[in-house]
Amino acid sequence: MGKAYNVMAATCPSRTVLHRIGARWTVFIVNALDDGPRRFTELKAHIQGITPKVLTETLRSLEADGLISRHEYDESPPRVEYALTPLGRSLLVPLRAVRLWAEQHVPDIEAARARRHDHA
Amino acid sequence: MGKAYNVMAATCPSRTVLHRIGARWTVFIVNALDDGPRRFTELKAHIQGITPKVLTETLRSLEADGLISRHEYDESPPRVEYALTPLGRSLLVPLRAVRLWAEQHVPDIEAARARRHDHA
DNA sequence: GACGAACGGTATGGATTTGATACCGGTATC
DNA sequence: GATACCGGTATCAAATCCATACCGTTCGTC
Repeated sequence: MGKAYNVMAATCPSRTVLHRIGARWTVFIVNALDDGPRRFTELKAHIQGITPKVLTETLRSLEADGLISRHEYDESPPRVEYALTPLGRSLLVPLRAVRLWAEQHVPDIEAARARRHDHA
Repeated sequence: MGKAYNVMAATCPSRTVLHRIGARWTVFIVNALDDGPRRFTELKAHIQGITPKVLTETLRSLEADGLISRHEYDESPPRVEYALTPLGRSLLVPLRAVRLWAEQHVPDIEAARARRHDHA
């Protein structure tokens, strides 16, 4: 059971999978669901700066790929909750690491950018 | 030394860092440099489907952020090599995990998409 | 029962990114 | 001199993203 898929190949299905993961807001949404299910408005408030349109689109995509589930409670008023599926939770592991890396290496990157400015 | 940065905050510098990492081709390029330095044309051939324009742009961005280094050898004919910096190599760890996740979970995601088609 | 607010989104239209394709100057090689 | 390779640019079309406004339903308040 070797490497059946290779993201570097243009026609490999893993390529589309990786491009989906790499979509602008996927990392944010998956991380935002780390603590449990959230409602649409909660997500919008938590992930500052995301527009409702993009949030809807990204959620639909992630749902189509089986990474999150959308549960519409038949209450009054109706309530919609988004949660990670087991598959989504498995993706959370590497994506959480990416988020942590970003949060931890801000000074390094800002230093690199500053260095660049000096040369220019 | 708690969490000084939070990617969910719109104005947090880590936000721009994460968006840079999440750019369409960053994961591919960083992973492509896993085995050592590569030349421009090698990268273009290895990462199938990337256009030279986008490759140039992404390389410049990654260089500005201190993730890769560009070394121009003063030979004849001149040769240009791109390599991961120590910082870039530290990013490679989570990004390699993301790539592997994508390659390993293709069947799961294709199954989810197929299920979606049945319902539609 | 009119008024306003919250929820879960859509609609529209413009700005930004991405992509496809062609091209270019310099250096070998034939 | 003709051709090909390297490391890119230039140009323009297409896809994506973002800002802003709006909508129908439900609820609480008066």
